[in-house]
Amino acid sequence: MALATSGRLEGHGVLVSKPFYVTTPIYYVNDKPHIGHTYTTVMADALARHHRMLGEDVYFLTGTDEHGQKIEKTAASRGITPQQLVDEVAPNFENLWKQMGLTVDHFVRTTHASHKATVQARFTELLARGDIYKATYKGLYSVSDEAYVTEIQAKEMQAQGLAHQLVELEEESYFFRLSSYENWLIQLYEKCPEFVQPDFRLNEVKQFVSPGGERGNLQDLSISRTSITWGIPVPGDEKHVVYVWFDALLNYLSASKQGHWPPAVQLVGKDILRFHAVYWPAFLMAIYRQEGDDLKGALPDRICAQMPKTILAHGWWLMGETKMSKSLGNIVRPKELLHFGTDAARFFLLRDMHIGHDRAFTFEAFIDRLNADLANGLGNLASRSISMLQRYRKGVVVEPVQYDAADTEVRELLRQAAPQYLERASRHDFNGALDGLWAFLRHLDGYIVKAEPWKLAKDEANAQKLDTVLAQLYRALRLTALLAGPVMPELCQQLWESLGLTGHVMDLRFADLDVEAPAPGPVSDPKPLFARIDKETAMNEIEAIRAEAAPQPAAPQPLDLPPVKENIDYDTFAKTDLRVGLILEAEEVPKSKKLIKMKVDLGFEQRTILGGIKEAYAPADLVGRRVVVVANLAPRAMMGIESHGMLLCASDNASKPYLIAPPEDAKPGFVVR
RNA sequence: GGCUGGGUAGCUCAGUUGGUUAGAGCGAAGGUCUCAUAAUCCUUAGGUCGGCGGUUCGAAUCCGCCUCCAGCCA
Repeated sequence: MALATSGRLEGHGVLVSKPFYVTTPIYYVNDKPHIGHTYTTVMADALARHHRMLGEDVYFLTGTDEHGQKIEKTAASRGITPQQLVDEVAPNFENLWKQMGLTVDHFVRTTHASHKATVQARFTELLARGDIYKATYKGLYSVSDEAYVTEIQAKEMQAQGLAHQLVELEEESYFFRLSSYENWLIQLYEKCPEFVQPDFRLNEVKQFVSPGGERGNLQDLSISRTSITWGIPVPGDEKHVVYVWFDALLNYLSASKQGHWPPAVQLVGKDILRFHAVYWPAFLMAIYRQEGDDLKGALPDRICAQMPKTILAHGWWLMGETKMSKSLGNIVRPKELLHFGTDAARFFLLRDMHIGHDRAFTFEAFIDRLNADLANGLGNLASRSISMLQRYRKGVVVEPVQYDAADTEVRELLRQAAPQYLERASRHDFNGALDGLWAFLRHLDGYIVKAEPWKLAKDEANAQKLDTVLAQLYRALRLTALLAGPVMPELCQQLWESLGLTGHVMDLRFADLDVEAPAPGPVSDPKPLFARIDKETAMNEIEAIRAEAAPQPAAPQPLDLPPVKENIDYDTFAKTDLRVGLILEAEEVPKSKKLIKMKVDLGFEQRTILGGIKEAYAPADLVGRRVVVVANLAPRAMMGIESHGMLLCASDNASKPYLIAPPEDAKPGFVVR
């Protein structure tokens, strides 16, 4: 019976397979899909397929996060409603996953009525029992981040010349009593160390929840806003909308499927781990706790059972040394990634990324990997094996009757391949699983060369040895098609059919695997599995695709302007002494990401001034420029260097700073008024 | 600044509880076979295992200091 090893018998002897609920984060609907989204979702798809082949009852959820101020603003700038905007762009993601053939079971949107109903119901519940309360929140708010910032962050931003993005705000807000769940959270991490993977991420989470230092413990979490209108209204107090995390995280609950709770694996980028490993379980604890549960006492098993089994935090694909960023335009679009086929992209992403770590992406590495492992490796091995079967045995796989030392070694490797692969995959380690499987494939190429089937075929006396070699190659390819099926569904299906096998690989179960099962029929004609890529040609093609896409970012972006500050009288303004300056020297400040140190001539004196403009200007381009300087700004030290004065720049919240430039004939020292 | 994890062949990385000549893949060079996708296979590359000091019969592997990098610090 196919499901015998993975199912369990319930009540009346009905076989129920084990549920497997896997999620990706919901993607911010306004973003354009790139390699990061693709990686996460492909990983989830491979896990989903893998667990289906383990015989489990899989539910694979992904979706979009559709609320927030940015949506509101973008929609306003285009003169449409936020709902129209999200309806327009949400398919960007959904269609990509469909185009890639991902086996998503449900695509959740936070603007769905059922999601909103869940959020409101839970909000009301938690409010009633005191896990949510109303209070006043006061602090510095970063407009571009749409978040309050800490004092430390505020200082950093000021030092980087981003003070204009900060606004002092005081507003009424609903708070989630996160502080109450510290004890239970710590117990969760202790009891279930696999709750966060990889393990070094768990340490970060623990340290955050219980730093043991002077910072004190968890603080309550603001979960509503009055400054935003595009969101889920707080029931009964509709000038508030539910703020991002209480809205977004609950998608996993609102879109969950009957019988599949709790999630088995939740994939997240390392940047949002904290929200998933701290806030999310705390929300669930609040939702699932009952009267009489002691928050100071032991975490009840009943609660534990409602927690996601694993939050799997993966690293980022980097472009060269730096993080991909939309503003730098150095992102890898799906179209480029899928240029060599969906399965090639899937294989590369899962084979090359060490789960949890960052990885630099280059098209060279991408092509090298495909050529080495898919063309020269698996593709060529399949081609030569099938070709020999046809040439020497008319496609028929003869059952081996004898094994010499080399044959026995391969037979043993063949026996170990599946358990090793499955064990690694069960730890979500496709990188390791594929690495091990491909090491075996390499061994087979050596096995062929040593056995020299082309010589064996010339003498009938060696017929049995030849049969053994050919049969083992056949078995290895059949096994590979099965094991790697979840990673490369199409290629493995093609290989499966080349081996003369029928049915769909995806419909098979690992449990049914019999490595040495006889071949049901002769092999088919070998079709090239994966054509070798000519690097130079391919790089040109990629360049062309990128160039095609390049004009897109140049399309006018909506401005992200901060609100106008309150009025001041003339005398207040007149206190500011603005002068024309001439930049004489400029150099980068070591270790600083933003600062440039400049020597500026103000006519009456020369000064050292630091500016947070490294992202926008190279030092060499600054020398000789005329700038406007706040001449009477009190000196202050940054990065150990005293800066006397400030350069005026123009920008909105999203753009880089543009230096204000006086005309060429303005003399250093001229007063700006 | 605090905490954590790292710095191993050109590149990406393995290196179990310290022990004979420090490994793999890719890339590069030379050679070989011919079943195969100009593929495969074999050999080679002479890497102060970040630096200094210590423990030890013996350390990439333990300890200390230094240095550089990354991550987390709501």
